[in-house]
Amino acid sequence: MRFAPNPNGPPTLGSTRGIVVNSEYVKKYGGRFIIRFDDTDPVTKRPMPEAYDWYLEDCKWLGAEPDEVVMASDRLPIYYEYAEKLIKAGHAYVCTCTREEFKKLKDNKQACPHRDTSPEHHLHEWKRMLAGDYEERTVVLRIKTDIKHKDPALRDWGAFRVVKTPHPRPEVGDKYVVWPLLDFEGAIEDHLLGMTHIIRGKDLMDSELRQKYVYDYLGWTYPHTSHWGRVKMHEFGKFSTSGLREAIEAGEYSGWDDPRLPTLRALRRRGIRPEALRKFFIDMGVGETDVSLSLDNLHAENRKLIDADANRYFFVWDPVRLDISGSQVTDAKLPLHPSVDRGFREITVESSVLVCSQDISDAKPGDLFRLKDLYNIRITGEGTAEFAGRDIETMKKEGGRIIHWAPVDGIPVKVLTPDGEITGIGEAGIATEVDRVVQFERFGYVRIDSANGEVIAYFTHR
RNA sequence: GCUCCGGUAGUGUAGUCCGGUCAAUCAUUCCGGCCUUUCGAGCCGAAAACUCGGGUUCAAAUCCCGGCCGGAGCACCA
Repeated sequence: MRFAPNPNGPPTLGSTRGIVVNSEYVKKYGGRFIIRFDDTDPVTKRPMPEAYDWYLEDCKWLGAEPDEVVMASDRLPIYYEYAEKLIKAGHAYVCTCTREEFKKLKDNKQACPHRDTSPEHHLHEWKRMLAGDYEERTVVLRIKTDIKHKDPALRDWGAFRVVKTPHPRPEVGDKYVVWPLLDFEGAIEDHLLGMTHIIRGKDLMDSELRQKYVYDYLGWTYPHTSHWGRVKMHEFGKFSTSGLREAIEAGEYSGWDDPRLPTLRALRRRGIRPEALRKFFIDMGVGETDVSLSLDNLHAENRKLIDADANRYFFVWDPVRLDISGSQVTDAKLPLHPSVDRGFREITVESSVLVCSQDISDAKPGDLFRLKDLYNIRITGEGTAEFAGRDIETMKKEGGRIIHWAPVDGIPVKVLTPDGEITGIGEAGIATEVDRVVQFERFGYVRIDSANGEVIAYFTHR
């Protein structure tokens, strides 16, 4: 099995399906999992040098360490060798039609003037291509199929073109001016890498039909293939790697791990576990139907994984101060988890706390509240309240609400969510949880990203 | 325009290859109830589907034909 990305950006939720499904088959049935970088386009989908490592990192994170890593851009001489073989056998030809001319002929099932000249001539032209005698967009090496094939997608397809822009990898640079197209490069590689099975998106369905011509010419057997449909997430619109890149460069996003983005780096920073992603995509299966689903499913899986390990803390957004009369200094002892024994956190409360303004905005004097794990209070006026006992049962009888709170000397917290930033005050203990996922009670799960004076948290999900 | 795929509850998914065991699986969402000093979880319950029309057959989600709907390919992108 293989996963064959073009590293022109970091892995996204879309790439994850390829990584998870292919690696899962290997885990289940044995075999080898190969990552092949299809980085054969130095211009239109120009690879990012950093992204190669990003893919490897993210694969490792997802529990999909490859048995082998291959870069197509290292292997151009191999592709040239097979091209030459095909030219000599009369299965490929150098075509100097313009794109428009060729399309017109092809659509009318007509061969172009170059198709039927001798292999010797094409071999000569091919050498000239390699030597750089041709400019970009003036020439292409085509594989002969059946120019009268009823499916226009299969008629004599392009295998190599001239690209004079250097490749972004310094090891490659301007070494080559003739680059293979995906169908050719993939065809050769899948055979050479010993691929027995291919699972990929159904946009590549016709590739199989095109590549089979090459396999037939070379006497190879095509791997078993299956294809999955398109995935659309309700939460993310249409996104392309190049589109994201532009938006990031324009400053619309803070970077490739902006919490609004569907990149793996962003999901990881938000505290999504790799196991949740694996389960999510394995449960999705490999059907050919297009699916459109909500991140809720992923979040549900993630919640099951993180809940028992996530310590609870109070975070008060849009805080307002409440001065409480009649209370004594109290050392509150609060469990770090409601059902798992994870110990306690302690907060000393003198005579004021912070609460969310929305919790008391409608409160009238006389209304009873329970400050969770502390004591009861009764509202007496704007920003003031009085102590109303410690017994929760009496409060329950009266039907008061339980709200959370924060100490007045808590630390500032900023939560980055897909919908924007939320700021407030949290208890000091949060600062000890850097790089862990915790739950802000009555708010949701967050991953504590940093705590230098101010805590920066990335919202995970509710 | 030509060509290729697909269509099972709100959303995914199993079953389709090899027709009966399907009065259709599982998960999730929504809605009730229990439990709970947050949220969630847990437990109980409820609702919810074979795209349509023909055909073959004793028997069709399953096989065949047609319609409708959706997606993809027809690049000197991957």
